Amino acid sequence: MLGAAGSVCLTRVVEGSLAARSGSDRRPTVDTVAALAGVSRQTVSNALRSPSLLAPDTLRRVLAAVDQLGYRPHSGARALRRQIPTDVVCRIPHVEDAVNASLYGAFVTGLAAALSAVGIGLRLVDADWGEHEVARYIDLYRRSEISAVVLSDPQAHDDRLTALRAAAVPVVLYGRPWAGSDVRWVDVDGAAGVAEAVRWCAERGHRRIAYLGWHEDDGVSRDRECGWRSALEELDLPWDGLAAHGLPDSVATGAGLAAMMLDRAAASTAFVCATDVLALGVLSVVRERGLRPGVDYAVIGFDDTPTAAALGLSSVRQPIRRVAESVADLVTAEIAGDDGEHRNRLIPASLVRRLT
Amino acid sequence: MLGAAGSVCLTRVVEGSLAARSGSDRRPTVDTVAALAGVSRQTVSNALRSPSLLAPDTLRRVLAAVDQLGYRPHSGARALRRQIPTDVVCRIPHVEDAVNASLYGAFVTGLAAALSAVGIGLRLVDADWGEHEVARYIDLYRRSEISAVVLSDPQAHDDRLTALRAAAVPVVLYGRPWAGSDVRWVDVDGAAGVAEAVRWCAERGHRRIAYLGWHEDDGVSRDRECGWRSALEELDLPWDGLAAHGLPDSVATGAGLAAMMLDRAAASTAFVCATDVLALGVLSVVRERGLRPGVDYAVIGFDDTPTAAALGLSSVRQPIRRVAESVADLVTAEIAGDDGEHRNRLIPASLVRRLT
DNA sequence: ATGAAAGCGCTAACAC
DNA sequence: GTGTTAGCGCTTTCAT
Repeated sequence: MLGAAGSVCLTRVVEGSLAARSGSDRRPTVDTVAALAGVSRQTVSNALRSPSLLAPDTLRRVLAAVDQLGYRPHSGARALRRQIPTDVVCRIPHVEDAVNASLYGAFVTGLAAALSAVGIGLRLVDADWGEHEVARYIDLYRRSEISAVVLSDPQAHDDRLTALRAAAVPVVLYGRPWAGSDVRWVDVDGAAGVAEAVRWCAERGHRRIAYLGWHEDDGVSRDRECGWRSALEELDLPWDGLAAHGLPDSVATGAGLAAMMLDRAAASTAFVCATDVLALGVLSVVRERGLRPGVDYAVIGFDDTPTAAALGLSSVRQPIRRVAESVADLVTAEIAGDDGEHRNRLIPASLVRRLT
Repeated sequence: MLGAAGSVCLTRVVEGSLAARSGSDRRPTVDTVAALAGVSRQTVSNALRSPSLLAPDTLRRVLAAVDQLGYRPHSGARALRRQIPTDVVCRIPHVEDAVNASLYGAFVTGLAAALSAVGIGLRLVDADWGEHEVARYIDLYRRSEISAVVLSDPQAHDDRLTALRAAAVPVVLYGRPWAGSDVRWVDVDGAAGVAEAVRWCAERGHRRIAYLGWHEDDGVSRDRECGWRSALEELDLPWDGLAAHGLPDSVATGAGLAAMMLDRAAASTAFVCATDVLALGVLSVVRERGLRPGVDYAVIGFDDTPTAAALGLSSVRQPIRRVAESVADLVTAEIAGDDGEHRNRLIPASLVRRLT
């Protein structure tokens, strides 16, 4: 453990008041390394950037010096010279109901991992949705701090997207641009996941399989509903009148919708939901009525949140890690300007079968 | 919506092959602005950094030019010249059981907000715990990309901390350094929150109030247990034999511990738990036995996760936003080298009273 | 295969 | 209050 002296030293480094310190523990530069290795500055630069240019012996000597000094190229200087920022920015959307919050945490972490593999850093901002958010991105772009923006959860007519493109800021979306656009995007194929859920319900003998989603003209919910309906059509099962919608995305909404469906003459025995939260509501109603979820009733959520895992709720999982990797790929392409190919990806979601 | 031409243009900017473009839409520099405003470069710099130095009229003219060109200082160049990186790094810990994942999401978002208010950027990394993580931080520090590290969830004898201090990297902790050290840290006063929970149970008539935590020598759990015990002593209620511990932090563990406590001769009627997950386990056992949580039995969780909110579970809440702000304050102090004062903060946790 | 020179865009220090 | 000079640490270009 360092005492007061160590603490002072550490402070100095940060302040940059290096003049006050003995020459030897200044931050090493290319020249420091060059001097130690007995070569010129470019040779050091080359040793790190394109080692193949050096004679094996020189290379060894230079790398030893680098190692000994703990030298690392100054990223600001490098960015200045190379004229290309090496970062990308995103934010964690503020999810009020927050059951999904963990999803975004996993997404950004995965994104950071995938990007760092190709030498791109991830900068995080907090910005309210809308104008402020975009202004912040454009600002970062103008300052050459970032070379692209990863935008989450795009809406049907997303002003953010329009504004960013107007400012010529490269963008990659996590989520589909529901109104057509030629941005690069990655999204989860919710429809396929929901269809799988429906088929599983059918396998277990359910004939009246309901869909519970949120507002009808939300792209995400509609996509999932499509999966439900097409699966039912394929299985030759009824779907008319079996879809219900409610907002907000809450346990109460789920409970309300489920109660409504159960009170009908031809009650459904399976509920495929657009979110885990809605499914929780269904679960509570089913239990209240003395019915056994997983036996008499099937309940399937969406997102495979920790809550679902904790309660044994079956749920459709977004393969978030793969989404993050794909976003990283597209970011790389966007930055490099690889036109054409691979402008977007739809990652299949899969059903996690649990008790319900 | 931009067509192919727009896309090409956009690509060019990123690639930095600016030579190919007409002079007018090159990235504006200080000189561009200076020329337009009819002043020297330094005056432009001053206009943005310390406006008070300029004559009101000049200032107006310069700012107008800045605005017109959309000029922003190049952050790399600025960092290079000023010798101080303006970023800080942290990571979102990978929480396997993940009920707490949303907590960290909120924390980093809050941190990004608080830091950006003082002009510090937040960089996110993905790094496994331990050596790799530290190596990454040191690397970033050496590259002058960051000026400090925010370390989450420090353990009793945390090698990471030792290594970072050895490399003279400024650190601020979210969580207490359970083995003494002079690092700056911010933590939540879990003991106080738990004590409040205990008192609430007592108010509702419970006399045998149990504590369920994880491994006995974990600092966090022990802290919370202290709060429980001291509250009971204050209230003159029994505590001997009423604490139980289990790992991992899971619903099953909570259920197991609760079952054990309930099967005793003198069963407890209230359970104050170290996490929401444990509390969920308790809840399930209590329900299974036909007992009514919130009426016959009190169950209190910790962290106020969305799950708790969804299920009506009372829980002790970490005021995560305030924690983030405090961390930002200490980071600022650490970077500035303000010695002494305010080296750490304990933020009170508060009980969210719900059904249970 | 290695070295020398130039300059990226900015701001600290100093002159006027 | 404003302009001039110098140089942060790096990489690109050209010369050797």
